[in-house]
Amino acid sequence: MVSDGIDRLGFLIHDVQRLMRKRFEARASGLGLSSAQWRLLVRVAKEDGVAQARLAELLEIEPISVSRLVDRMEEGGWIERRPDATDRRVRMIFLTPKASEAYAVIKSIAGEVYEESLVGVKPEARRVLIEGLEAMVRNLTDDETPSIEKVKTEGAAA
Amino acid sequence: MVSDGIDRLGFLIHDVQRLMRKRFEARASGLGLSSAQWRLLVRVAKEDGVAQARLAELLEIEPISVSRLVDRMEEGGWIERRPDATDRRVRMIFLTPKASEAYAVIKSIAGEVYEESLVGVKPEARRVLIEGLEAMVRNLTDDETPSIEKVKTEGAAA
DNA sequence: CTTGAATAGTAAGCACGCTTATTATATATC
DNA sequence: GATATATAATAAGCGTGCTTACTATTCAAG
Repeated sequence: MVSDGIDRLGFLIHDVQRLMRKRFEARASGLGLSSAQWRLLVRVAKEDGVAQARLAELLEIEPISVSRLVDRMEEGGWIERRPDATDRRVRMIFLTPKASEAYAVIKSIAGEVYEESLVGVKPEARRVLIEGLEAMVRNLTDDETPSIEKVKTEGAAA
Repeated sequence: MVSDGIDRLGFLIHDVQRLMRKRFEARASGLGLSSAQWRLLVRVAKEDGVAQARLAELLEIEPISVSRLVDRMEEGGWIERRPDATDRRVRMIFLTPKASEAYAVIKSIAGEVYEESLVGVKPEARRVLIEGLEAMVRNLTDDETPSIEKVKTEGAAA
């Protein structure tokens, strides 16, 4: 049996994510950026000219999701696709000046939301919280699904 | 300048949520249930015959989201909509026998995923983690609007 | 050069959240 | 009874994730 509120872990994570995203989008809506777009923008800011496939890795989402996200961001004038000189399959992604300007604003909004979400949580508890979340990411990333995976895949198709 | 990895809080929460959901759905796909459907199912299990509007409150999502979720779950044979005798606007939601049977399985899958995600996190740290997440939900739920938000960030002495 | 596998990107279509607007019913007020 | 407001549910349409399937290109073998 689990102790405390661990049986609500999924609900908690889900709620926190949804609420943070909601609040972020409310603040950033003036700029016309969603949180998914902001995440991509930050990555491109740190690695200008990155390929979409690389972005998919960095963001840990599927290439097709990057593709459609980039579509909308290109329409919004946030990024540019340029061909790669050496590999014609590749589209290099660059920030527009508009996006570079927005970057600082976006970062400060994120900082605000993070800080607001942690009001009343002491520094020591924050550290434990962050470390716990990092551990969860590691645990959930490593071994996809030990042995149960196979079992479930068989019965998946009906 | 924030300390530690707090500037990555959003990324962390986002990643944990996505990975937990992914793993859960991998396990539960044999049953044909998504995590959103499971959440609704759990609520209905605890309050059979609940109205959709009440479900929206409990799940903290919009009524329209419940409506479409219930659509798919009704098609899947998980729940039933029945009219309310006293208020013809209301659709009462009931679990089918199929859903009742799946409930125990679903709960144990959730327990597995939670436990796997917390491997290596000590009981004390788990407690702090849960409490931190609960605090975040409270902080992010309280005051919705950015304009009111200023009071908190710029000083409550207004 | 041709064939075949791997990789980059996209298209189509689904789930689940949202906002905005509409319909049906209930309730309050005149 | 008639009218106005509130509530329950839905419809339409969008953003972001997914899976599956496709095209274009690269690279490895023959």
